[in-house]
Amino acid sequence: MASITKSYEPHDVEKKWYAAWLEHGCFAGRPAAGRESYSIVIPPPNVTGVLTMGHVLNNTLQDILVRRARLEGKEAMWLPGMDHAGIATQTVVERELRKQKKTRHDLGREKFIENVWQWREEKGGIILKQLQALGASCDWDRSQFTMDPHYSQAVLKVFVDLFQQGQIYRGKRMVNWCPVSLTALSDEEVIMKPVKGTIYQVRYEVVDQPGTYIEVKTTRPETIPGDVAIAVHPDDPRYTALVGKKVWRPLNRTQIPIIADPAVDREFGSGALKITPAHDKVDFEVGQRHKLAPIDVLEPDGKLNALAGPELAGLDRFAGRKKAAELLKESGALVKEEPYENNVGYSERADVPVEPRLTWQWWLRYPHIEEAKAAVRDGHIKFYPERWSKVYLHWLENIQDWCISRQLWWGHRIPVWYRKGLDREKLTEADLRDPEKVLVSLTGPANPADWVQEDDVLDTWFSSWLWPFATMGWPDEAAMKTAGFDYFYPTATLVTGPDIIFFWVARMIMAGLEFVRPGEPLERRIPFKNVYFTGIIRDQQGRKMSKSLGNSPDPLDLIAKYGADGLRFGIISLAPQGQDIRFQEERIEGGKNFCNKLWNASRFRQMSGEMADNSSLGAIVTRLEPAKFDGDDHAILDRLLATTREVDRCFTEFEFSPAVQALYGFFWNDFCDWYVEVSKAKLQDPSTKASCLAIQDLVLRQTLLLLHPFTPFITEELWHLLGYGAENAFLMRDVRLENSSQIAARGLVIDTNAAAEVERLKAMSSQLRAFKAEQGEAAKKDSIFTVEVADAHWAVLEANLAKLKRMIGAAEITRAAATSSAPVLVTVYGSWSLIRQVKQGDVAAEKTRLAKELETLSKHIAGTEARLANEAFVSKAPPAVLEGARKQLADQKAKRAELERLLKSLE
RNA sequence: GGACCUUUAGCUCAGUUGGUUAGAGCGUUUCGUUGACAUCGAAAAGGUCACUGGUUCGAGUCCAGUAAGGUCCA
Repeated sequence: MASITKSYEPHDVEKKWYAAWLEHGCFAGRPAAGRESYSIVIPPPNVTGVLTMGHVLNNTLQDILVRRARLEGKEAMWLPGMDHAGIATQTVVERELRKQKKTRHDLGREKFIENVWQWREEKGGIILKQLQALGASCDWDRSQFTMDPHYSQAVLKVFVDLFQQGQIYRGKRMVNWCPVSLTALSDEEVIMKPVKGTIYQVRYEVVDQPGTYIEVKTTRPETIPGDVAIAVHPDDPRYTALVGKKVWRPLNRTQIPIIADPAVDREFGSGALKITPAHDKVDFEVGQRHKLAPIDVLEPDGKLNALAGPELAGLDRFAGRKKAAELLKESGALVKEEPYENNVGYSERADVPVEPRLTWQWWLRYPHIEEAKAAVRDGHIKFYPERWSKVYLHWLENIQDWCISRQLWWGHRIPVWYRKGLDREKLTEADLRDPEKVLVSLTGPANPADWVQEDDVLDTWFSSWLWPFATMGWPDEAAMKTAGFDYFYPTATLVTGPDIIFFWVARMIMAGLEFVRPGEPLERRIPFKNVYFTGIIRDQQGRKMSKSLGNSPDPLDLIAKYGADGLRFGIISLAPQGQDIRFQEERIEGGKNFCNKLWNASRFRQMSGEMADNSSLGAIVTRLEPAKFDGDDHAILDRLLATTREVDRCFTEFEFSPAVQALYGFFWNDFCDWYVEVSKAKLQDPSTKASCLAIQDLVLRQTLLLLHPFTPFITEELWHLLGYGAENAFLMRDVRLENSSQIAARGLVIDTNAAAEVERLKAMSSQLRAFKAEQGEAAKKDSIFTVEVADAHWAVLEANLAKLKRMIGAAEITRAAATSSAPVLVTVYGSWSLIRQVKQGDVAAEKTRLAKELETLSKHIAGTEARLANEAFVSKAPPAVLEGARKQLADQKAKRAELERLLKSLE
C-alpha cells in the first residue's frame, strides 16, 4: 500500500480520480428495478457561459445531493446540458462578424445560423468542461442541448399542440421592445431601475381659447409628436368645461382632442395626461377606448422617424429628448423642467431602456395555472426555504400572457407558414385558424413554394420550460424508454436561484402538468418534488459579483490554489440556507486546510501501526475490543454516531452548511485534537493498540463516507490508501453508507457514562495547560503537578494518567492532601483543585487572578440566588429547570468556598 | 405603494420547541517545530445579541413598533 505523503496535493489526485470515474462509468444512472431512483436535471447553463462562483455553489450542491443519494443506495442520475441562449449567443456571434465589418444580414439567415453552430462547436459550452474540474458527477452521456434535433422537435410539438388548443395566439399588442437586440422581450426579461432624469412641464394651448393652456408633465418630450390626445379625469372639475375641445400639440404642431378617461391620476401633476398610444401601455389602452389611432414616431432601433417631424427625425431617442426640450423652450411651451427620478424598464441582456412598442407577436395563455399553485400550496412540491412559495404564488395570481416570439435568427423558428402573398398585417384570428391561409404544423407545407415561414423564433425559455422531460426523450416514446423516463420522472430536487423563479421554475411546473402523463395524478406530472433556492454570492462589500465590476474570482484559479475539494468545502461552509453569501477567500483556504487535516490524520493512522482488515465495516467492527474501551473510546464512537445522525438530519432538511460544520467540528476537535492525541499513549501499550487502531479505522472510514459528497476527490483517494476498497471498487459508486442505528446494530455498545467522563478530563487538561501558559512554561514537557481531589475523582484521573501527562506535558501528577503551607499556585475546577508548589515571586499574580475569578463568581451567585428567591420562578418554572438552578447554586458556592480558602492560604 | 429578508465578537456567520455563565471559523496577542499536520499545536483577549415597548417566573429566541441595509413585485 502506498504511503501517504506529508501534505495533500490535490491536482494529480483530482485528475486521476475524475478520469477513473469516467472510465468506469461511475456517473451513469440506469433504471434499476427495486431500487429507489434519484434524479436531478441541471439548470442548463448558457452555451456562451463560463464558470462563475454562482455555478460553483449551485453545481456543488447538486453534486452533493447525487453523491449522497448514491451512498444511500439510490440509483442516482444527474442530467447535464445547456440552453442555446437566443439573444446572448446571437450577440456573441454578431460581435465576431462585426470584426469583419459584416452584419448577419450580409450573410443571410441560413449562413448566419451555420456560423452560430460553428461557433458553438468551437467555443461554446466550455462551462461543461469546467464543471468537470469541480468534480461534477453528471451522466455526461446524457448531455442535452436545447437546439439538438430531438429537443427542437419537442419544442415545436409543444407550440403546435398549444396552438391547436387555442392557448397560443398571434396579436398586435404592446410589447417590451429592446432597441439594441431588435426583439420583443417578455415582462420577466425587463428589469425596473430607478433613473435620475428630468421631468418636463409642457403646456398645450386650447385651440378656441388662445391664452388658455392645459399643462402636462412628461419625462419623454420626444414622444410628443406621437400624442393623439390630452386626457383628464371625467370627474375632475378643473377640466369639465374643456373636455371635447382641442389643443395644439406643441411639437409637429397639430390639433388633438381633450378626452375624459378614468385611467388618469388626478393627483399627478396638473391632473392632465398626454396620450401617446404607440409608446406607452396605459396610453395604448386609453387610445383603444377612444378609438384614436396611434402614431408611432420611433424606428425599431430607437431613432425618431419622419412622423416625429423634420426637426426630430433621424435623431436617437435620447438626443431627440434633448432636442424636443429645446424646441419646446423656444416655442414657449416648456413651463418648467426639474430633476426627477422614476422607474424605467431596462433590457436584461442589452442593459438599455426598453421601448413599449406595438408589434405583432405570438402569445401564450399559460396552462394549468391553478394546478401549478396547488402543487406548491399543498406541498407536492416543496420549496427550500419555504418563503419563496409566497413569491411564486403571488406571481401566478397576477400572471399575464407570455410573449413567446423573438425577432432573432438563433432559436427555434416558429412552425407557422403563411400563404404567399398574404398581408400579415391584416390577418384575423379566423384567418389564423384557416389552413388555407395559415399552416401551423410540425412537418411544414407539402408545397413549400406557396408558403412563407414565420420569421420569428421562440423565446429560449419556451424551450427550457420543457427541460425536465424533453431531456429524457419526451415526446418520443422509444427515446423515453431508453432514457428511463418512467423511472426518473419526476426528478427529486431542483437546485436553482430565486431570480429565475418566474422565468423557469414556475413555467416548468406548468409545462410538466400540461404535457407529462396526461390524466394521471398531479404528483406524477410535476417535474420535481423539491426546489432548493441558493443564495446569491456577493463580494465582501455585499455587491453582486459581476464581470463589469471585476469583483469575482475565477473559480478555476481557486481550484488551482485550494483544490476542488477545498473550494467545495469552503463555499458550502459559508452558504447558509436561502441567504445571500458574502464571499470570503479565507473560508476556501479553510476548506483546503481541512483537507490537509484529513490527509494528515490518515497519515498518522498509517504510520501508527500495521493496516489490518479494513475491507468492510463488518471487518473493522470485529476488530474492536469493547472490553478494553476506556472513556475516550466510548466518547469518540458516541460522537461519531451523533455526527452521523446530525449529517442525516441536515440532508433531510437541506441544511448543507451545518452538515459541513458538524463534520469539521467532529473531525478536527473531537478526533484530531483529542482522540488522536490520547491515542498516542494507547498505541504505546500493546494491550490497547489493536483496538485503538480499529477505532481509528472505523472513525476514518465513516468520516470519509460522510464527507464524500462534499469533498469527493480526497475521500476517494484516502479510501483506497487506507485499504477500505479494492481496486476498481469506488467509494463513490460501490459503497453504502450506514446510518447510526445500522452501525450500532452491528454490536457497538457505547457507555455514555464513561464517555461523559471525558468531558471532565478535557476540562482538566485545558486548565492545566492554561496554568502552565500563565507560568510561562507552556513549552515545558516535564512540569510537576500536585492535585488535591476527592477519591472518586482521583480514580478517574489515575485511570487516565498516562494520556493526561502526555497531553499536557507533565512529568508527574501526584495526589496531595489539602495544602496548608503557602505558597502554592492553584487552579480550580469544580471540586477539584490542581495545586502546584511554586516560586515565591508568582504568588502575587496568582492572588490577583484568584481575586478576579472570585469577583465574577460572586456576581453569578448573586444572580442565581435572586432567581431562586423569586417565588414566581420557584412556583412556575419546570422542576428540571428549578433543580438545575439549585445545583448550579450549590456548585457555585462550593467553588467560592474553595477559592476563598485558597486565597487565604496565599496570605 | 405591497411583500420578503437581514441586523449577535474586529470580519463572515451559527444559535434547534423561550431555561444555567451566548458559540464557530478567520483575524488579533503570547508561547511553541516533541515522529500526523506550521495548510499545525497550546493559551488568551474580544459581545449592554440594532433600538423601544410588550408577553413571561425567565427573551438573542415570541409579539408590536422604530431605525438602517438589501431583494422582489407594482
